[in-house]
Amino acid sequence: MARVRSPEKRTAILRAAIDEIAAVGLSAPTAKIAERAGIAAGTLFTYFPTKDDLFNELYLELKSEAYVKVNTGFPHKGSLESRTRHIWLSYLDWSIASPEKRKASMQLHLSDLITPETRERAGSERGAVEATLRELGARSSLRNMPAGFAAATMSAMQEATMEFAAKDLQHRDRLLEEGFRIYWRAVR
Amino acid sequence: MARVRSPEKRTAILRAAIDEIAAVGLSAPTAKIAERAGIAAGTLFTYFPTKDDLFNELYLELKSEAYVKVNTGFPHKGSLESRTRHIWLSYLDWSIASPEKRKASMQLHLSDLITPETRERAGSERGAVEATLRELGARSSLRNMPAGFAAATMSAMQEATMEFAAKDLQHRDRLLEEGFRIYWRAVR
Amino acid sequence: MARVRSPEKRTAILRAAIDEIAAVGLSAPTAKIAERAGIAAGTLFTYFPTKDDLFNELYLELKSEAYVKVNTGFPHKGSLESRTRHIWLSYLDWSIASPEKRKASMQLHLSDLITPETRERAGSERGAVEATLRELGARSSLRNMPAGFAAATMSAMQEATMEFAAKDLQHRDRLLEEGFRIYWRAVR
Amino acid sequence: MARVRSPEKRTAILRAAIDEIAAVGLSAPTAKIAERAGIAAGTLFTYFPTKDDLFNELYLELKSEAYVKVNTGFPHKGSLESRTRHIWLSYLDWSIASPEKRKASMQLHLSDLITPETRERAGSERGAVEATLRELGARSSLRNMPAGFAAATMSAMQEATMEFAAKDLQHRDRLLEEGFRIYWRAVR
DNA sequence: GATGAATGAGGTTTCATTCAT
DNA sequence: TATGAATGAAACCTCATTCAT
Repeated sequence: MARVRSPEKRTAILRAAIDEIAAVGLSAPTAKIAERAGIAAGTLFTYFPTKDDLFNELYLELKSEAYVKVNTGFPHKGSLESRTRHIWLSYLDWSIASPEKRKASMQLHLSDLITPETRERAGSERGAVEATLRELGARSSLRNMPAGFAAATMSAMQEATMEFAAKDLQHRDRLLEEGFRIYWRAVR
Repeated sequence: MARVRSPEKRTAILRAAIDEIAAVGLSAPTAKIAERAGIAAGTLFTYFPTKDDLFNELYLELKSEAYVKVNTGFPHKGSLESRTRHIWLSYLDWSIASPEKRKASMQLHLSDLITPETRERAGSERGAVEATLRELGARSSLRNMPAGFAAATMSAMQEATMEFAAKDLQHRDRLLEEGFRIYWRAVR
Repeated sequence: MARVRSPEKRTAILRAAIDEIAAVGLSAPTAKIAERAGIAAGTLFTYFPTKDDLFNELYLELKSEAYVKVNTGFPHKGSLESRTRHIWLSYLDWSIASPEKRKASMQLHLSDLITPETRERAGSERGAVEATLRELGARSSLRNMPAGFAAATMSAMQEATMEFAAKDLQHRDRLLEEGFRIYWRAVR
Repeated sequence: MARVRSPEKRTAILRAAIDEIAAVGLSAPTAKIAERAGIAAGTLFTYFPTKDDLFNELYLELKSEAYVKVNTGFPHKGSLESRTRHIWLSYLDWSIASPEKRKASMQLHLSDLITPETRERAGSERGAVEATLRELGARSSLRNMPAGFAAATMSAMQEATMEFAAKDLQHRDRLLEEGFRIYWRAVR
């Protein structure tokens, strides 16, 4: 048997890509990413055939990780409010704890390196979140808004909240709670 | 007497930069921008010493233009709600009408080509908006949130609203109004 | 006015390409070609957008030059034999005098970098040669062979003759004459 | 007892190299050759220490195979003409039947990967052909030409003939016969 | 011996910027 | 000032070869 492709190396590349993207944006050179991952420049391409592939896979991983966090401990039997609060808090927990991941994720999200297929696949893992946000959109004050508006609004408000919570970690928890209160007032 | 730098050319470059950025992102080559502006590649650099300078100036212009729109017809004597509504609607009007400008502006906003100085200068033109949003932050449900939260929240919700309004121009006006209603319920 | 694209530089690049191809084959790096031409690596691409374009243009130039030589002093009124001899000798003169050009030309000819369009365009300049070889194919012992056989045969025999003449320049003229005699006996 | 290098694998590599060279030229990657041969990339190098070695050996094999074909059924007692005809026909049979081998062989022949040693060794297997062509060169119209001219001329004329026969397999036999007639008129 | 991951030099091309005209 | 050719530093990716398994 030959040397076997190591998941550690794959992970190291993804991790390095996150950090480089957070630091210098999507123009991060593959050579720098490889260097940060502790491998040779060429090796990167045995794990990801092109830079675009790397970035698309990274996007999937980041989205997937976020959804995993949100789905963990999800109160499936809870009220609409408590389920919505869970989404709000667990996602913000994750994104405040991993600012580089968040930055990278957002940059990727906005770029058009990320293909429609990747976006679709990323969305397909939403699980419980999907159902809750759909329910939220159907009832409540958003009744007359297009599908997806609840999700977009939450995302937008989370973005705003996060900005401030990340800057003032001491009051993190209070800001998150207040943020949710405001959001809930808007949509309930 | 030496020939003088023509404001038309400067404007043409900025306009071309907007379109190129909207089309291909910040990696838009200066040569393409120059071409679209109808000038030679080298000429661009007599108007802007570097690409970064061009992009920083462009960011300022875009922000400035948006603020001008918002300040136009501003109901200085109106109620807090009517002033807030004016900001909401006038900004969304502008950004839906100029999708390329909006795209370019957002890309620049997220990039770290834009220096802190530029960001500061861009903020300094907020005029009446500033006062209104500060008032909104001080009263109302945002009382306990940090300064700037009102502005950030509005911006976030506008982003979400815009996305949907731009996709469905027929119901544009209703979506903007509903969007404001939701926002107002959150913050009033 | 800006600096103007210099035909000298273009020629220098083509010349350098010939020499590099003769020396190391079609894998000759563009950087080496540029260096030999006395220009910066990037400059090559203002004269030829891609390496393939450079090689296609080079092929055309080489073919064209050869045909020019053959057409010069062509005895339009001469007998079939004297016209055929002119083609034979003038082409061999050129190719023995420019062994690098010949080598480069042959390598390009065999590669599939050269597009069918280029090949067609290269052929279209054959002028008087075309007519003479067609006449030769129609009369004579080649009557029953496919169109183009006369040209192919001459080319093949020239190749063989050249090899020896180039190795023994002292007897160059006699070899060329003898070579023609042999060819003529075959086809007349 | 150690595993032994398998002749099958060696043959498979050579076969794969032929096909790849015919398809994409001498720049054919060793990895592709290995893949086509059904072995791992690294294994190729236990059979041939370098790519150049592989190509040199391949050249020898191809030349050797051609000579074997020509030597098979060789009319040692026949007239000079019938022996020459045998060489002409049997070589053309082989090369028309194996166009990939022919292509590969020609590409290798022209490249300077093939060392003078290899070329010499390839020539040394000519056996009966050698003698016949030498005799042909000594007598006949080629008397005054350098040694090797008969062989070179035949080779050149075969190349030309082959081109046409390969394109028109229906008239293959007639073309080969006619081709020989023309060649014979030249040299007899 | 066989495997295929790892290596890193080297290839083509792009592009911000300079500078001769 | 305007032009666009010239520059050369990267950028991404390929590939012959090595070597751990």
